[in-house]
Amino acid sequence: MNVGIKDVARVAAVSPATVSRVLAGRPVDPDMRDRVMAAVHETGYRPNLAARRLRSRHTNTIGLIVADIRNPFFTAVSRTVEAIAYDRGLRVIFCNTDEDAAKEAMYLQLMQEERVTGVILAPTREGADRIAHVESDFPIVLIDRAAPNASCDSVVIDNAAMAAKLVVHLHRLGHRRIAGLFGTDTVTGRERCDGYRRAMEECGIPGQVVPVPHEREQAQRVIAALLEDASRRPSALVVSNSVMLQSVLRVADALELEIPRDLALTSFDNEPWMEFVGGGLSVIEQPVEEIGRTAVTMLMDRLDHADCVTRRVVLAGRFIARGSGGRGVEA
Amino acid sequence: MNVGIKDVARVAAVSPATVSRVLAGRPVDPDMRDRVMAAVHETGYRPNLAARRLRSRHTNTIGLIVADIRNPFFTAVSRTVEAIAYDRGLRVIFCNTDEDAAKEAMYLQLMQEERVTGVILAPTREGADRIAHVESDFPIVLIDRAAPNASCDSVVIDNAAMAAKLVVHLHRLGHRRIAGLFGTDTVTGRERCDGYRRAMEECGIPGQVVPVPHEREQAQRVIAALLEDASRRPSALVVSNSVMLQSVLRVADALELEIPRDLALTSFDNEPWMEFVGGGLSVIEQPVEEIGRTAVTMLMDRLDHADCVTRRVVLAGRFIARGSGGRGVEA
DNA sequence: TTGAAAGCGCTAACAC
DNA sequence: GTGTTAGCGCTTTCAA
Repeated sequence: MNVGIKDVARVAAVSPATVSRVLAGRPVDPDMRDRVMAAVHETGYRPNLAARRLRSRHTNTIGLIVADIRNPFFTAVSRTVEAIAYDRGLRVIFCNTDEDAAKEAMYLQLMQEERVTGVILAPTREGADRIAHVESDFPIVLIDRAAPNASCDSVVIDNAAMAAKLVVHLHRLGHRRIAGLFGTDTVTGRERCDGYRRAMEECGIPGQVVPVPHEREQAQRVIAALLEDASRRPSALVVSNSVMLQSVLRVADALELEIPRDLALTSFDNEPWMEFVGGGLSVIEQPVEEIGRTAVTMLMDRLDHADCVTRRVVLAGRFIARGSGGRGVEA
Repeated sequence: MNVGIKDVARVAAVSPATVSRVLAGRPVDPDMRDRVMAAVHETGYRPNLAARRLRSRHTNTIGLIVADIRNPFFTAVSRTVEAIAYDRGLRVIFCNTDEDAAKEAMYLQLMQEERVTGVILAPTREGADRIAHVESDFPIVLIDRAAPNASCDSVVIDNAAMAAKLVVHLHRLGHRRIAGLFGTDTVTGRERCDGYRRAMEECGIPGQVVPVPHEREQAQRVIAALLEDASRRPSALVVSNSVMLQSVLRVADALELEIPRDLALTSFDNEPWMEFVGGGLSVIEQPVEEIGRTAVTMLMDRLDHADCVTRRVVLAGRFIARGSGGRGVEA
């Protein structure tokens, strides 16, 4: 069978406890330590993490649950979280809910069963609403999506203000028919929508909110309905993320609309390719690395200070103007 | 402390073994089963997976290790693998090596310590070379990148043939100065490079291979060096993946090159935005879902038939012609 | 410091 | 079918 700590102990002529101490880096007589290390190499011993976790009662593992692995925003945040976590000797259990609240609930339960130390979660809308009532054995840090009254720590960007920036930008360029496309199922979508609405009001022009479903084909149908009638077509769009933006582009292409002549596009997220469609798109870049870093830090803090008050960190997005509206960056 | 199986047993007035049997779905007297389920809900019992795995000696867990989480190809494959695995009641441990062979080795060791059932791996070049000599306790299925003589099962696409398709396409459009950009550190890059070379030879034109490093800034420097001198600039490029393509676009933009007039672009991978830059790019679309599905299936097969011969599944990519070269799809 | 012994929570083996 | 018992591999008392 597999080689265990007892086998190592026998080879090194020490007790299992001593082997355990060596492996944990606790103070042990140098000679013994050397003998143990030699025995470890000789036997090819690999610790059994299941046994270690069961006995020691801490897993050194955090859960990371995101809503859409295909959204580059989430993969960028995930990459940062993973890198930092491993630097700190933490394992990460990474899960993708595909905006499905049932899957999210299942994963949250899995985290309980894995006895994770904590969870970083980008919830679905339903999940974000429910999280207030959920009692879990581990702290949760919400990222990207968190109602202002959330009962968990959270790190978000100022979605409303950022959406307003896009509206103002388009308004300055002379656009008066500006539609806003936001996800039906996300807190983020709701917040961006609010910001869009207020900004439109302040500009004194009527808003047109279009709720867009997550599933791509459905999304494209909704967008096609918005754009196909030339007489009622908006002249510009505020789009809630890069995935949705690609659906818009596909529909616009099918309708043979030219960007930005027939339709000006602005979006959240900043992917490299956005520089190269329609002469460059103006966007809100999110500080993905800082979001990931902050989330891990907040989680660790929470583990140290379980009863500290709930914190909400709001980071600023970065407005990047491109294309005919002029290039430039504005904080 | 936490509620365990014994607590449930006491509440239900049965033995711990019976609770275990109910939870595992084994035959139990209906009355008892009901009592147990009631007790489970009453106590809020959640199984401890560490304990279960330790005792039962199977983890029902597979590892999925990819080389670049920011590459949409890998996220698409990962999404499929994860969805299928969960349907089959398997957990997935998802890891990102960032093309770092050391990180890859560390993760492979982690998989040992987690006692996973099997691993699906998109290796770095170094890792792919080394994998032949590695003895692991679990089967490994290589995806995307696998030397033809790999000692593991693998599922790949016919990279050489696909690269050749792109070359032939460009040649037909009249291009004679076609450079090939391929990753320095990947098996895939090497294979695509070979296909490119052979196709260039067959077309009777000299090839120009440009090895591109994974790190983005370095990549852009290499690409800038290739493109900045107008007199020596190729008229068309074969690019190895969508991440690299974005670096190309950025450099081309900085040099104020117009696509495809100053530079024609073709690439592997098919992301929606590729329809909208340079009037539409001709690309090789990879069957991402089928790759993921096949990988899981092969892994399960291997678990059932440990001593079966090594299998290599080669899937076909799909050539998609767009832009001035004419639209269309060809298998 | 080190070793002996107990036991983390669960399932498998065995007897009933 | 059900309960009793042992023990998965490890860490952590506790005593020496």
